[in-house]
Amino acid sequence: MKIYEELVARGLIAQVTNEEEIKNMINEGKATFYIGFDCTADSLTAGHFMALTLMKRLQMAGNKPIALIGGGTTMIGDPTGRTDMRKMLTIEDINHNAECFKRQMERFIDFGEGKATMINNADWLLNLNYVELLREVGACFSVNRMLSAECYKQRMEKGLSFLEFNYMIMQSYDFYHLFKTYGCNMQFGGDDQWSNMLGGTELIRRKLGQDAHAMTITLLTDSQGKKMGKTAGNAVWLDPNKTSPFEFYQYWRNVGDEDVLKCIRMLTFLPIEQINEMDSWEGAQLNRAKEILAYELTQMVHGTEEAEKAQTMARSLFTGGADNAPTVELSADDLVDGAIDILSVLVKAELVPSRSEARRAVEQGGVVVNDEKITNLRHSFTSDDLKAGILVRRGKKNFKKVVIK
RNA sequence: GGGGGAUUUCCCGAGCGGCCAAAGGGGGCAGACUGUAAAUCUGUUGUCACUGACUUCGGUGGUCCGAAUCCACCAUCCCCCA
Repeated sequence: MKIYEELVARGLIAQVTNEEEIKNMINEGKATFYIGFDCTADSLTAGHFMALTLMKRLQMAGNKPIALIGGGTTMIGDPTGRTDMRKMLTIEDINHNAECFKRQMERFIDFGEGKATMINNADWLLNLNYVELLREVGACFSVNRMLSAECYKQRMEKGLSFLEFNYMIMQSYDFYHLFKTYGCNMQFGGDDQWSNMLGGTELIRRKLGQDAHAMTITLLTDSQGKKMGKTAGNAVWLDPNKTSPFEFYQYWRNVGDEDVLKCIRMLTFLPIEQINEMDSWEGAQLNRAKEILAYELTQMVHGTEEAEKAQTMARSLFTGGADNAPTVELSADDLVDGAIDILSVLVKAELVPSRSEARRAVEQGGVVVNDEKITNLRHSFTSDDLKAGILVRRGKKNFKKVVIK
């Protein structure tokens, strides 16, 4: 199976400008393509991860990827899919974020000579001259056309600043620039980027009279149509300091039944045939599929060792003892008269953010210590209890081992 | 430049000068049921020394015994006209 057919089989392709040409180009490893990443935070997210896997798949098929860090475009802020304006980031923040992105990508994509390039659009966007740019590319865009683009439509009601309105032009200019200087003939991106990407192909056609291509990746959404890779509004980060490998593992371990296979197909590198076999799995058997998904992804992002650790920890926790629980050390100062009450323990172990929540958790029967439910708010532990170490759980999925130094 | 409207707790959104820590919904958390899923049901959702106290309703001052609610100024956003 060739790469294009594989991408189709995995359900990764959403829209393409010219299927035949793109198919031939990437199947023969002739594409030089780019994917842009705006650095709005100091870590990549699970959302970016899919773009990275795509980059890797195409690279393995002999195509040449360009990872474009959006140091320049981030100064503008993409209004796509947003109902309000983004917070403006300072140039220092952007540079810092760009550095973080770079480090994370290098772990994943081979940037060895001739294999892939990483560049930052700040290099050319920040020095553009306003009037020159207007004359050079501004003349090629029709405001009427732009306004009818899906990505702006949503904003027409709430308001759209001129700054953000220009985002499409900046992204189009990127493609134009990369086409000219790096021979980049294709752009990939999330499906929500479609109009921005078409802006680029059109600019290239108008300015240079040549064809460039664009292809979008299906957005990873769950069965309810919500974007995946978020928990309670927070992103699932690739940075282990922001989302621990265990949390990362748990996120995928807990995806809904309907979404497991889709995730495995789109995100992992398991052979298609193997995935197709799992298609017939149902009911509790899907739990096994979730474990595979979680393990595979954790391994790719955090390495085999961390993946093993996360898996062992998860298994032991949910099937009884939990020797691998994260440990919290208390010092003698934390004790009052040689003892410490349950509420303090919960707070100290960071299982809850405040004593009020600790109280609630206990009152609602959500706190278990060493397999024993704690119902007394004043329950306390002596230093002898703590010397042996106690396993404290809040709810089903949060647990810490607490010991005293 | 002129006129009008808005700003409430994580989000949306109600809020009569005292009965407002503030309706309702969403989300979150906990419990039941399960398969570490979904759906459903129940409870909960500012903080603390928790049957009480303290701090919140864009910001700063003011009126009043008492203000999220009234007044003044400031900030930000939206709409209409030019």
